Amino acid sequence: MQRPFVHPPIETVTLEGLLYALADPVRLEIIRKLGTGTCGMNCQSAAPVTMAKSTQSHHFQILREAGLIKSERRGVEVVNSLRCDEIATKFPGLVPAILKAADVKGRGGAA
Amino acid sequence: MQRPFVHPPIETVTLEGLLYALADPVRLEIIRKLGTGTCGMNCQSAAPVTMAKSTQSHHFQILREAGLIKSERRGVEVVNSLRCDEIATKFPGLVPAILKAADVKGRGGAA
DNA sequence: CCCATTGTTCAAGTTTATTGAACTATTGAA
DNA sequence: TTCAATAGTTCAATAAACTTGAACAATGGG
Repeated sequence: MQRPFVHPPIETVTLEGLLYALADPVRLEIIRKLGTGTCGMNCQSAAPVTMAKSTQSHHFQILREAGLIKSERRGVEVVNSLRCDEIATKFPGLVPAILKAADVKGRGGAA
Repeated sequence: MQRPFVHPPIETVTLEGLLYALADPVRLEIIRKLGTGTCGMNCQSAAPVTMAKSTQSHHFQILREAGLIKSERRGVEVVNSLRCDEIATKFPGLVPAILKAADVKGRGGAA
């Protein structure tokens, strides 16, 4: 909040960084929520309630630095959204494939 | 070597586990090598030469436990191969999408 | 059997993640 | 403006995971 959010330009976004950010169950779930329907979510609604605020903040920072999300201060809260279009420019089909797989996982593999 | 290799059945393979295993640059590179052409590679040829043997062994163990690779003792060496078909059964298009993105990355984004 | 080769296991040091407490920023009300 | 509440961030300390060298195990050739 005190320091402005740093969003890496898409050119500097790396696959390793994306996979690293998505490898954590908590962060994958956040991305799932951001990718499903709603375009913008604040940190509290996107992260698990049982988790410490500092940990939430840390995870959003990693997602942001990986280039996965864009964070904007909207009043007292921070609205986060997926940078799907930009990422698709560099890695076409990557995020959709992972979100699709996450959906399979979430449903236990059945239809 | 002493204990037999443990390969999880495909039903117990999770997306989180796959992403976690692929998030490491070293392991992603290993998977790239295994996925590109050659069907079987031993640990030394698939892992970076600059890396300690124990670290290589550790990375292959993680890839194996994630369900990404199959390891077979062939004489004095261990032959590793990608379990692409099985993974495709549970997560269609996942590994190809990541390998494709890894290829883009390796080439710097240009054609 | 003896030795070289290929990996594994173990213990120790280094790095990274998680958390509570304190702090910053914005909003609304008085 | 001042006070209180809300939403996140930053910091310091603890817990977990990564990396590595040394010792060990297993196979194959002489």
